[in-house]
Amino acid sequence: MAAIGDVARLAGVSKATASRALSGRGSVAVETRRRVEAAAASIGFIASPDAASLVTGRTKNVGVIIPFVNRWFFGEVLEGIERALLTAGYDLTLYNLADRGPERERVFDFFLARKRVDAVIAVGVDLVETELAGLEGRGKPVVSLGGSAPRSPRLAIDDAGAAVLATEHLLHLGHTRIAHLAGREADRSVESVQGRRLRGFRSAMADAGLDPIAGATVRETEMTLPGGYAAALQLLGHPAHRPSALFAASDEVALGAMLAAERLGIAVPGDLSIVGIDGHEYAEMFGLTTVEQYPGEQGRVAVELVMRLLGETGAAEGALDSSTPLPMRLVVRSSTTTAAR
Amino acid sequence: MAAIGDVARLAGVSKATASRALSGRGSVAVETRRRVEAAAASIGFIASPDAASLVTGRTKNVGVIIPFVNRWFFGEVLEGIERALLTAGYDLTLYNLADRGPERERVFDFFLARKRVDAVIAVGVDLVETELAGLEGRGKPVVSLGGSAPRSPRLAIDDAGAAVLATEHLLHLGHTRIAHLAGREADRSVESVQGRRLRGFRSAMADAGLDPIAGATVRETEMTLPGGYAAALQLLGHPAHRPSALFAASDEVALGAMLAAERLGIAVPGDLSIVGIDGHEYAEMFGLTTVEQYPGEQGRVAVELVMRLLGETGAAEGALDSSTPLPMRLVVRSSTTTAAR
DNA sequence: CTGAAAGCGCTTACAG
DNA sequence: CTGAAAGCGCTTACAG
Repeated sequence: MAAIGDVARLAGVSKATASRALSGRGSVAVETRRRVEAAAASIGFIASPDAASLVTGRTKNVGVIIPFVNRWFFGEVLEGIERALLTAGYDLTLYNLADRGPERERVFDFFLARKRVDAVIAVGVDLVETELAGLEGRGKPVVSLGGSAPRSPRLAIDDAGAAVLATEHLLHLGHTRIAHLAGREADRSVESVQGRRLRGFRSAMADAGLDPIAGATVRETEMTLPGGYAAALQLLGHPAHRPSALFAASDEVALGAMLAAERLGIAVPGDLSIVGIDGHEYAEMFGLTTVEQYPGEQGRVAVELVMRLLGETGAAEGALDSSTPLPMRLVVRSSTTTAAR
Repeated sequence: MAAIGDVARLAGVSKATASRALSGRGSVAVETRRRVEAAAASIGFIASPDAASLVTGRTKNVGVIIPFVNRWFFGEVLEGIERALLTAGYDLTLYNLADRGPERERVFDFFLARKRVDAVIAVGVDLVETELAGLEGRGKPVVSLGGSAPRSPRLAIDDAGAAVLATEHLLHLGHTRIAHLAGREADRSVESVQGRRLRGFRSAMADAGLDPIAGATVRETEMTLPGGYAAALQLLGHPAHRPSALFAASDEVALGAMLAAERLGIAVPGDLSIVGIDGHEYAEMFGLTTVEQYPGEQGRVAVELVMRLLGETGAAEGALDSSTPLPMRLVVRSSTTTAAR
């Protein structure tokens, strides 16, 4: 295995100089640098990251905690993070962690708290104080995307605002009987994504002078297509109380609801308007009106923020402000129309 | 930062003994071990993996190369791998790599070839000789799942067999005009998953005495739901040549085809039977007949194989044979029925 | 600009 | 069973 000593010998310099020449830190004569680089290339030298980490304390590795890989939003975020990290010369260590539990504890105590990652990006998970403390105690920056973590920068769209936007779209179309398919625990966990969206829905309804309890039905469901399908089947099954419009907490839920409507012979948008949130890759195909967000780009932004927290040179010094909500946009398609008179 | 020297001092032994007591390698008096463990626990000592790697050459880290994260099969495999690796005490470094190109080269040369991973699991990618050589040259085992790599163990279902199974299901139902929605390049890359499935389709048709050219249409498409939708729209659009049954190379393609049929007013299964491959999480909801496979479990098996190649004790010594195809199973639902007379 | 030396935090022969 | 010492492969003050 080629070591830096070999490079040094070949170039006729000391290991110290070879190291400086290769890393770019410290000053080296132009001619010397050239010789060292040539020597390194000739034997295919690649510095051992372990040895380097041992002395610098930096691993060039970022841990990503994510509850799902196979849901559209999360998959896109993960791909975005991966791409950006690779570009920055960092590795990505994946921790696919959902619920609290012994496994999650083990990851925090054993994997994350060791010196193997320089920073952590937590996607869609709510970190608790003790989890964060272990990381911070070792000087590892934590960036939260979509989830929450005390004291850490939080990157997210304005979820309540997105819900308001979606709901107002329906209101402007003249709908008054509007139902909301919310995520699980939306009512209980106020700070969660699903909680924020529920809150936005309620406030938009209230602002329109519509009673959010009597006039609107809220039903919680797994935020997946089958979840939306099942929930919508229940919700729409009873013709008497059927809403004229449906705001789904995510596009996957909305798509499931579209399929349920179809199964029940309810025309979309003729008999029922449906709007979601996400900008899912299937949304266009299904003609789903939605509030788009850009998870791949969000992943990239999270990496950019991490690089800045790590003091990486080359990290944009721009106005990346984690308190500014991420971009979103209402895209109107054929799943929503005016309320029947 | 607690170091092993602190543990040793606290326990009143040498660093060597502390190391032996903690790692379980070499013999240590029971009483000594207890003291060392207590000391370690009391200051929350966790050995630096960098320092350990530097001397042992082992990183306890496995690299996973995967072309997509957001397609059902790949996402499931990734989750399965992650879970198994975590259980084995290994980290997972993710490389989301699709096409050949400068980025892929960089990953192989720069990331993978360094000493940061002990082994590589390649999911659904075809590794070429030079890529493999770099890894093997450094003694890193490579396990291939779904894709291919010269000389490496290959884990996969019998893709041609799965296609035969699906096609014969349609044949037994009396269908003769059967079309196949194949993956891209299926005709060209014979060893690829889509190539094998196309081959299986053709051989089943030939065995049934059906001309695979005249009687059956093969159309290549992106293996996604929108891909299947668009391809099926084209295929089914022309009433004159409409097949009575469709074998889709994946469930996502099959689901797209179901939606296209519906859009065209073609009843499934009344006017058109559809069968896929995968066992996608939406298959049940859509009543899709499919040849199920079990990607999460496949990921676990890949990890098991890697552990064995790494000589991990505790790795099952069972009859894990990479030449035996992985399990699959035809699941008949409501998307297929007998051919109209 | 360059080199000799120390040191990052472990593990592993080698003695005893 | 235990300890002293060497060494894994780098980087970084410290001198010059």
